[in-house]
Amino acid sequence: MNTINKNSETAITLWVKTASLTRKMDASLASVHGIGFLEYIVLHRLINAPGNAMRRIDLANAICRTASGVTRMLSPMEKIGLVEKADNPRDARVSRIKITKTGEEIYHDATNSLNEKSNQVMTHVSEKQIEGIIVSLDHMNL
Amino acid sequence: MNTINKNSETAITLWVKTASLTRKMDASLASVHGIGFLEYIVLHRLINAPGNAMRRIDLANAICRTASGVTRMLSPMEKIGLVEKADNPRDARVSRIKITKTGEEIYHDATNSLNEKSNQVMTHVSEKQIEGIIVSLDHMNL
DNA sequence: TAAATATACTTGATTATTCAAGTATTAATT
DNA sequence: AATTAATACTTGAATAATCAAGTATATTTA
Repeated sequence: MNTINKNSETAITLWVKTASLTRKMDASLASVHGIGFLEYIVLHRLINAPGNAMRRIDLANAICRTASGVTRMLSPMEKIGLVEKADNPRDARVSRIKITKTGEEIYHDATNSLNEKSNQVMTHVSEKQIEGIIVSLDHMNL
Repeated sequence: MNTINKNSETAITLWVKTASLTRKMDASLASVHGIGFLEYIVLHRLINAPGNAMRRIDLANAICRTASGVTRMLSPMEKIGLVEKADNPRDARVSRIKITKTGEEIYHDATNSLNEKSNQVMTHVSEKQIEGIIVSLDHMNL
């Protein structure tokens, strides 16, 4: 009769806590800025990318979604003017996506809310512990 | 111009890494045992609950899903015989759910796969680090 | 004790995401 | 150069999850 080990229990804890964290962030961002946490992450990646633009496939990998998922989630974001198509890819298969001026504004406003919320969530977590989480996650084979 | 802080960056890292972890676990469990990571977590909660049964609402809270979400995810699990209705709740609003004998078998087999996979993922993470993750997550206001 | 409020759950409609298949293009192989 | 294989992306069909509304029951309040 196999019993669950410490690493598996850790995986479960990570899953549940992150789900809870995501809900908090979603609520915090959606009410005021009209975007979810994942959409925020997309804007964050774009704004930190060279030329504020990325290939859709690279974005997909960065946010752990499929190419299809990216196509589908970007379409409404494009419609409300947060992102737009970027041009001149040498490779005609590629269509790059770019954050717009509006997207940047929303991003900066949302950053404020997110910072507040994450400070609130992590009030009782020390800087050393935060550093520890980052390092440990980085050591995982993911 | 607001810039993202360390805690928000940590939240993003947690989100992305956990998404990646979940994909690995899903793949590992689905191919062999026909269940996803979340379904495994449900079985895990049930098997560790008194009488191997829980109220649906408590299950919802435990896995960070809505009551509706639990109804919907339990229905196919019931159909394939992993869980079943438990009876005698004093409160007629409540319908408790219980893991079946079949569910227990699948759970124990799946535990084996999960343990292997999580060991593989966390080979380069020390016990101290694992402990650190658990403690830090526990200190968060979630 | 009657009425108002809260809780547990389900369901219809909607949104999000995936997979499999298809298109277009590029790169590798022969 | 022609064929084969690989890559980037989109789309139809299916699955998962949410929200809002509804039902039934229990609890609180007046």
